[in-house]
Amino acid sequence: MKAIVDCNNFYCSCERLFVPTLDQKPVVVLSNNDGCVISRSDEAKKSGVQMGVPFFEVRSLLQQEGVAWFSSNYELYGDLSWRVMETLRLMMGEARVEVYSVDEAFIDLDDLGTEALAALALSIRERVEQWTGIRVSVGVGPTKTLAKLANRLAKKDKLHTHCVMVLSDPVTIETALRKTAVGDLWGIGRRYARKLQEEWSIYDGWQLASVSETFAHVHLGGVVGKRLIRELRGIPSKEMEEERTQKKMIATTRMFGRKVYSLQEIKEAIATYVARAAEKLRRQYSAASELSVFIIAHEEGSRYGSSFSNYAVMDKPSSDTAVLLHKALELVTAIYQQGPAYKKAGVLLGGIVPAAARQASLFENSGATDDRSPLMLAIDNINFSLPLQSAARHDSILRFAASGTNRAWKMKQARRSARYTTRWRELPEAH
DNA sequence: TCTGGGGTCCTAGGACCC
DNA sequence: TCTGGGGTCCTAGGACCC
Repeated sequence: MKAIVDCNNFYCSCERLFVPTLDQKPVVVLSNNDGCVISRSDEAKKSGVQMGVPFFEVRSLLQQEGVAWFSSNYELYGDLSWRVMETLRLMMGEARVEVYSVDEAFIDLDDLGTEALAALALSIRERVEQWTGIRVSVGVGPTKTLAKLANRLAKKDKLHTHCVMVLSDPVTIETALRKTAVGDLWGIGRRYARKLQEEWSIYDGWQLASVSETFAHVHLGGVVGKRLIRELRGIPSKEMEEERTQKKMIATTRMFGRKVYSLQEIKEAIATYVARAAEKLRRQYSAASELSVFIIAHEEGSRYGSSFSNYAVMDKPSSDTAVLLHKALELVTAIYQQGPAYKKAGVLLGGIVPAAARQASLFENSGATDDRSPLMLAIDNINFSLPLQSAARHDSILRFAASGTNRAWKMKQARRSARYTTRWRELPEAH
């Protein structure tokens, strides 16, 4: 058996933790750039605020319903996430816990017997809430996919389930599958849901569980689809995974806070994103051998706009901000055209290898002393540890000059809460 | 006026190898 | 006349996830 522990309305719960007066009140958290709603408290859901809607469209509704809103504060969420995961690891043992996302973890219960599972799930929920203040839901099932389903049902009917549900016997599983639309299953996205309904009249989980593996292979993405229907039938086909420590791709992309026209400003933004991406790279002790940049121009009537991108392979893998920066600015200069209003830009690092085992370039001078890693380490330490002050507190203290000083293009973040748990200067005060 | 960001896995098809 | 079989690596693109 597997369990999945999932934090309830995670970002909203994090915000509420430090503003207790918002308990039981409607709260939403916005995406970067204060663009759209990405987390809603139960009360906000009841007020009719939809997931993913643009902020400007619901602004008056929020006001009218007295919904509190926050810009996103990823540093805070990241730290609280770590506390939740650490609680699970302490309770269940590190080896059983697979962190799946910022607010979810699978737990391997394979050798625990099935009698006491409900009690265990309940105790997990209680312990996490007691230790971290974050409420979670726990779903248990024979496979990851069925555990996800259990979790979903537990959340839908909190009063009755107390946020815990165990799907273990065939009858309960069938009932659960029958009342779940295909599109609500883990692994069925919008495209497949539509196809299943329109072309084959498959509407619920039980119907989907009855299709042949061949059908799944042909129509639902090959082995991925096959695994999915096996999971629905209770045959574990998505195993527990080792903790992934090394990412295979690292991206930093942002919308601008306003339209941007000049190459100068685009370059500042790209420089800032490169610095951020390189920081992520160094944190996992890696180096990147491929670098791509893109910029997106605003296009009347189109949500997405037209995009321009450029790509380079580095002479040798690097995690040096200066080296990556130089290349990135070259790339973006080559694709920039004067005229359009740009609204978004991004940097992607690929070809990621461990920094220690870097492949030296054929042309590298082996005696060269151009290793700036001590400098990078110093920069990272300063940026991470020093308290930030003044209005510019979202920024790093040490930056490369290429990232600019005015930075009018920066994303909007009108109401970001304090980083209560990770910055001394921003500790909550008790009066 | 204003619509996020960061990932993963899989497949098909071409180039190339012995 | 007869023209194999089994691989690997790479890339682009599609689908999904939170």
